Amino acid sequence: MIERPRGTRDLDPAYLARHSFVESAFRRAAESFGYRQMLPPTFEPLELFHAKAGPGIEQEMYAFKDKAGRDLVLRPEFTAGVLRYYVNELRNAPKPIKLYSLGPVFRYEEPQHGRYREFWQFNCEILGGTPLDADAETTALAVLSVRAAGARRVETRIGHIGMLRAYLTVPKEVQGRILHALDKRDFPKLHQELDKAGQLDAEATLRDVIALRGGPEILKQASDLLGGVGGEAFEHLMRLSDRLPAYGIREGVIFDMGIIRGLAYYTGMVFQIHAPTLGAEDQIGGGGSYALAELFGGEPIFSTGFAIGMDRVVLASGAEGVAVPPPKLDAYVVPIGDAIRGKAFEITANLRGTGLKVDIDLVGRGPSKNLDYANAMGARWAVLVGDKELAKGNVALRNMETGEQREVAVAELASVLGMDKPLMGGVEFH
RNA sequence: GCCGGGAUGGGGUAGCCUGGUUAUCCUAGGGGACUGUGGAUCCCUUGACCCGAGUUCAAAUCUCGGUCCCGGCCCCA
Repeated sequence: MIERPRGTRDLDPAYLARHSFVESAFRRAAESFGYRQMLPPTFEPLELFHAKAGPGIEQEMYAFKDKAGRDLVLRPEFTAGVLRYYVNELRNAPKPIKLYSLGPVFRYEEPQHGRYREFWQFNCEILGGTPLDADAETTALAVLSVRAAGARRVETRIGHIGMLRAYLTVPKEVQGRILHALDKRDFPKLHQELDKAGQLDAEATLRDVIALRGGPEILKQASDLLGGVGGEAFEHLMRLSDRLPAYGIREGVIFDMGIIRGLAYYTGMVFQIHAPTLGAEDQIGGGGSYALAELFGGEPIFSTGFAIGMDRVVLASGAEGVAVPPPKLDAYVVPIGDAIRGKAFEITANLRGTGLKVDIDLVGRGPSKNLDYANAMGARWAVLVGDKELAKGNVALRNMETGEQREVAVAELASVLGMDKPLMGGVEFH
């Protein structure tokens, strides 16, 4: 027996029912915001992620050489590929450019709850907007997307990395190490780095600032702590806070000055979305504004984006009991007797043509075993086709839930079956 | 990379501590009685000790290594 590679899954019909629901919710959300779909290749030059990734991150990629000796990597995320595409192909496109991507990405990490080596991401980027409008649009879309997918009990934590960058007037590399230590709450390391940079007097302030978490009032507190440095950042978040209700977002958002996402290319607003129902691995997505285009040889352009882990959203939406349309048959056709099999297939074809999900006996079983099979497949109706009824232009229609059976004219079959088709499960958008 | 708990037919399980008949039970799959109403019933049948070493007269059971799964740590673009 051949086993699956570690960290991979076989996505079964039951899982995919929910996964597809989440996927279409994401697509609808992004497209309702005017985003267009873009899909970079599944593998890219290693160099692309080398340019972007921080230290240690390379260890967690699926890197390999192809037959010509090129260094390649299975995409660990979408943003780099999308930005490469922008720099190569889209520099002269009308701004802003709004792109979304959805598909599997790959990371060589230890699997645990809700985390796999192949997993699905939903990714959105706005390139070339004005900061407030683009940041608000991005944040709003992220929140509305996960809500639409059925994860409604989520918390969005918004921070701003620009204020700390402004406060730490040290070389970029040193700054990066300090921010990383802050992000990890690694205070011994923080002390050490500040000491080396001759900035020890900032230590208490930094620790106090990143502990701030709450409503818009903490923005003022943070600003005071930093002695007015980074005032634009707080002003920005304040206006963002005022803007979100216009999108229908009035709760589940807090400000958290400890959200740092210690990666070198984040420049401004940053946020994370958490689902408390998920346990230890509760982050379902995050994003922020960043400067990447110049790393790939383009002009600087204001960029904001986010990525959401679809598998976590699938879990969260399941944990909240959101109903999804079950992958069930509308009808199963049971031919009774060889003579009418052709007619039964014809009836099946007509029903399929109306958009119903219809299957028919393919092994020549008797009525009893066929009803058994229809039951196992979760068919809502059994259509029993026999010559006795056919002589009158009818078939026997059996409700598989109640067991009631009656005769229906072949000509009316499609409309009768279509009538009680259950509504698509789902959640309203706001 | 690290720590803990696991792995028995397709699914769910008993047996393991205390080694010893043909590995338990439920469910599922295939065939038949049986081509007109039986979502049955009855009969037949398929099908498992994760892999590899070791201990032993004898290993599902004990020991070691590996693989994979489930949690957690590190990490999480």
